Order: sequence, then structure tokens, then C-alpha cells
Amino acid sequence: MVTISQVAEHAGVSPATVSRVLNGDERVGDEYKQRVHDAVAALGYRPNRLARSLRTQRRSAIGVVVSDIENPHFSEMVRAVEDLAYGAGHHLLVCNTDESAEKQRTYLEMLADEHVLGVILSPSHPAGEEIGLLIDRGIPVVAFDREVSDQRADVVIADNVKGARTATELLLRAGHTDVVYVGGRSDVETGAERLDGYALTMRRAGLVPRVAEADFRIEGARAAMTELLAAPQRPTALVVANNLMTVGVLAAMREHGLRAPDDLALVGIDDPFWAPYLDPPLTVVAQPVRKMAADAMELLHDRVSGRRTEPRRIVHPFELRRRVSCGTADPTTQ
Amino acid sequence: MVTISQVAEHAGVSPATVSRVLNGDERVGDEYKQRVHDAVAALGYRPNRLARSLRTQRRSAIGVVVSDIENPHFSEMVRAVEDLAYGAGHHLLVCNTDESAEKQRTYLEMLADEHVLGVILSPSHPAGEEIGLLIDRGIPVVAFDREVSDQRADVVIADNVKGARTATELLLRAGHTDVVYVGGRSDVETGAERLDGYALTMRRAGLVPRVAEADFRIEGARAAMTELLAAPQRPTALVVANNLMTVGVLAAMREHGLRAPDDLALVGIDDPFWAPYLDPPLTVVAQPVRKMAADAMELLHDRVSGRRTEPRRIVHPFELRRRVSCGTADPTTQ
DNA sequence: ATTTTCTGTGAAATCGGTTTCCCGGGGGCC
DNA sequence: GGCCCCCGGGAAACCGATTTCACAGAAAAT
Repeated sequence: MVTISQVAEHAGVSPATVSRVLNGDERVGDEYKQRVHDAVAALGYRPNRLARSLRTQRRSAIGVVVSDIENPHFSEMVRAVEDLAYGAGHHLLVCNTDESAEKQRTYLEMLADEHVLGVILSPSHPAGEEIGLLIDRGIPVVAFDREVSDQRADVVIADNVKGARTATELLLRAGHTDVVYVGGRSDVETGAERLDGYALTMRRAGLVPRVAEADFRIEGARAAMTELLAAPQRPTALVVANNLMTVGVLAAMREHGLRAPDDLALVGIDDPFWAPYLDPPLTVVAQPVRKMAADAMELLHDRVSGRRTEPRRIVHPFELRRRVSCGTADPTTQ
Repeated sequence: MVTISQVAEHAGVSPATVSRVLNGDERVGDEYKQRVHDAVAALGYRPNRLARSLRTQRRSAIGVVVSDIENPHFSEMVRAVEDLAYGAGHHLLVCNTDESAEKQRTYLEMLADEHVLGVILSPSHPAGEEIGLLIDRGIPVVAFDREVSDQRADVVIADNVKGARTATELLLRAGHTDVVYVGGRSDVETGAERLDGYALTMRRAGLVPRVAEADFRIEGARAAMTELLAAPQRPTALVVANNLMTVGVLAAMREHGLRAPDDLALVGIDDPFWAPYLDPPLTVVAQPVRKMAADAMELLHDRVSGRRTEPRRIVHPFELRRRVSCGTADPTTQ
């Protein structure tokens, strides 16, 4: 393990000078610069980032906390964040909370203790206390997808109410009157808002909302659908509350010999990369994940560079991506 | 920012004693222990992990380097590794190389400079030099999925040759004679081995291998399939070299009005979570990702704890998961 | 009663960098 | 020629923990 002192000795200068050269301090004589560079090359010296971070109080890691990295929505988010972080010379501490409040707390505390540069948190729980811990230490927090209880955090979310409304309206305009919402966990914000958006739109059209309640997961959706399809009155269209559930819904439909969009029109919420390749290609309303990730990173950077102190809240609209599963290709609704 | 010295002062003891109490050193008097705990609680003290790591030369982060976190294969791997790491109190530095040699090098150097506990690397390039950097510093490296050029690294891979053979044999036994391999990048190890396994099996059965060459990605596979289906002689069965390509293949088949398994039997390689829910449910040979991840973590821990110094190489068999897309459900082939 | 051995604690060194502070010498200005 | 300022560089402090080492005082041994 070669240290800065060894480099200094080898170059016949002080550690301070080595540090200056390596950090691009211009006030060092060319002669010295050269000697330092030679010594660095000769010894294969690489600075210890831990030591540097300790002294400078500046860390190059960003914490990313999600509930399930296997969920394509979060994979995409992490991927987008990584792209941007790499460009800025940062790296990612990825934390998977599994929807567990305890795991989320443990990870947030860990990130605080690691003195990361910032945290992007897709909270599965409000996490007020732990976020306070972070913000009190000057670590900026951006809430992603869902709000958090600490008002000082920045927020980047998608407009779930409008998103669900867009999905529902698309089906209503196509002439459907019996549109069922295959819902996920209305105990969490995202789920509740999407449900609201759907129900509101239905009522406004003079129709009664009808919900098949599930849990945001494949099997749950499949079970809910099996039940729904066994009921006397079969709906003509569905709004499905997230990407995983869509998979379950399609499986259940296949088991019953039903095809979208003819037997049952379908609009999904979320747009995983394989949605265009499903049978039928899925019409969806999608959160613009990459844009949201870009905003989250920008909010972090603003804070880190001290350009801003008051919290910001950015709401993104969902984007309609019309493909086949919704049926009618009426251009006026596009 | 409250430090250990402040805690010490508040408790009327020395920093050394505080450190001892917090690290469970039993030789501290009960009176002192109590005073320290009180002070910690009163001040809300949390140890700085950076400082601790610097002093102890022991880091709690594990580097995970993959080519694309959005690929379900790697999402699953990261997820599995995270589960195990969390249990051991470690966290994950996730690095996305995008198949770029430069990004891979940069990340590996960064991990070396961060003095991580260990690295799990799914290499898109041999990376001899950088791995040397890590191992020279006592940071263990486990190669995942593919080998690396540095012989001192541990290796956890799946037997791609046998895996492709299993897939091919399944189709041959079902009576197919014209089995085409939709291949991915035979310039990389994984691709080359799978191709070998397929070709070998065909030749051994007295048949000529036939390959639709693509790039491990959805669109590439779709294009290759479109070309293949335009050719005069349409095959009766396909082996598809990875999960993404399967999606592209199914899309192309749908465009041509073909259905699996009747028009074209299908066996995929890799088993993403949605494979059972596709239309038709996909028969696959799968790498046992979670087991492989568990082995990788165990290899790391062996090294870290000093239980082992000589490199190990673990080869996992692929697992056949027979569903619908392969056609005939002949139990003798199971 | 005196020496020896523990035992528990604090002072100080350490990890490997960065940054402050200070100092010698050269150039510019009066 | 004398004074001041600036420039480049080194010594030492510092970041916040852990760990070594030394040392009181009590307990055990003689």
C-alpha cells in the first residue's frame, strides 16, 4: 500500500506538495510537478479515497433507496441515475428495502453514517425521523415517486391522479362504460392516487367505479382477475395499476381464453421495456422515469453546490403511449 | 456534527473508553458503560463510518459490477446479492459498465481506491490489469457469469455449453430436426459457449447447425428473426440465447402470425420473472442466479475472513424449467 | 508487609490524506 | 538601499475514529 508520504519521499518533496499537484493546484513549480508525476508513476500510487473523503468532508457516493431493484420501474430508475452519476464522477450505493420499514430505516441511517453526498429515496414508508437525520447532517434527500413526511426534502413525482385519469378517459372515449380498475395497495400514496384518478373520472362520466383489489404484484393481480372474470358481469375494459400486475392480468386472461383488446381492452400504468413486445403490445400511461431521474439528480446537485436551500417539488405528467391493447385507434384521443 | 470526543467529554471519560463501549469491549466497568450510553443517547451520537473504515482498514461496502442493471438477469443477481449482503451488514456499490471497457476499468479502479471489502464482477471485458490492482491490495474479486484473465480471482459461472445442449436436446427428442439457434454475440465467452453447446449437440445428432446471429438484444433478435422467417426453409424449433432476445423473437413471430409451440417450438436461455406469464409460458434453461449469487458471496467471505487463499471455480448446471413453448410434454425428457 | 500480577482507563499514535499557517527569498516600488 | 508584497513550498494541524502503550490502583501471591 503506497501512501502519499512515500510518494513525497521518492520525489524529494513534502506530502503537501504531492497533494497540491494531484489536486491541480496551479501554484506549484513545474520542476516539482514533474518530479511528483514521475514518482506517482514509478510507485503506482493511487490516493485513498476514504482518507480524502474524511478530510474534505466530501463524499462521492450517492445513496439510492428503492423497494425492489428487480421491479423494472426501479431498475430503469437506477439505470438512469447511474448514467448521470457516472458522468459526474459519483457512484451509487444501491439499497433495497423490500417494503420493510425497518430495512428502510437501517439503510437511511447507514447512508447518514457514511456521509454520502445525497440520497434519492423512493420511500415505502414516510421515514420522517431518518430523513431528519440525513438533512440535519447536511445530506440532501430527494423523494422519488412518493412523498415523505419531512418537509425539507425535495420531491420528484408523477401526477398519479391525472395519469390514471388519462388511462381511464382513453377507454371511456373509445365507448367503454364498464371499465374496471385492477388496483394495487390503496394504502400507499401511489396506489391511492391512481385509484382516485380512476374513480373520479368514472364518476364524472356518470359511471360507477368498480375495483378489483390486488397488491401491485403478479400473482395478486392474477388472483384478482380470476375472481373478477368469474363474476356475472364481465367488464369490457381494464385499467391496470402497475407493470407487474399487467403481467398477471394477461396471464389470467389467457387462462380464460380472452384476448385484448377484443374481449377486454387494456391500459397499463408504467411502461417496462418489454411492454411493446407483449401480445398484444401494451397501451400504457408511463412515468417519464429518465426525466424524473434527471430532475432528481439536478435537485441533488443544486443542493450540494449550495445553489438552493428551499425545498422544491417537481410533478411530472404521465405520458400516454398508445399501442394495441386499448383497442380503437382513434386519432382524436391521442 | 457530534464526534466521539464530545461524547467522551459529556460522559467524563476518554474517547478510547467510548470507542470500547461502542464496540462491545467487555473490559469496561459497568459504571462507565452506563455513562457512555447515556451520553450517546443524550447527544444523538452516530459514529462516522468513514473514519472508522480508515482506521480499521475494513470497509463494509461490496462492489457489484454488471454490464446492465436493467437486464433482468443482472437485476436478479443484484437483488440476490443485496439480500445476503444486508444480512451481513454490508452494502452495495452498484456499477453499470454498459459493456464499455473504459467504464469497467474506471469503476474497478474506483472500487480499488475506495478500498471496498470485495468485488463481484460480471465482466464484459477480461480486465486483467484492473483486477490485479484490486487483488494486489487484498481486495478479493469474484468473476460472475464470465471468466476473467487474472487467475487469482474466484469464479462462479454456469455451464453454458451443457445448458445450450440441454435446450437443444429437449427439442431434438421431441422430434425436431430443423432447430435454429438465435445467437448472441459469439465474440463473448457466454455467447460462444452457448453456440458451441448447441452446434455440438446438433452435429452429434447428425444434423447441421443453423444460426440466426444477433446481439443479445430485443431489436437485434427481432431483425434476425424477420430475416430467418423470410428465408425459404422455415425451421420448426428455436433455441434462443438469452432473455431479451426471446422477447424479440416472440414479437417477430407474432408479426408473421406464428404461434409457439405449434408453428415454432421455443426454448429460451435465462428465466426472467415474467417468462412463466408470457404467451405461451416459456420453457427455458435457467442459470440458478440466486444460488450463484450465494456462492459468490460465500467465496468473498471466505477470502475476507482469511479462510482460504487459493482461487476457486464453481460451475453451476443450468436448470430446465419446462413450460409450454417447447411443445410436447413428454415426461421421459424431463 | 512487600512484591507481583491483573484490570481498567487515558494519553497519544495512527490510518492517509488535505489545508492552514508560516517562512525564506526574489522582485517591485519608493 | 530599504521596505513590502508575493510566491512557492514545508511543517504541522486536522478530519474522526481505533488501538497501542503506559500507568495507576486493587487484588493476589509470597
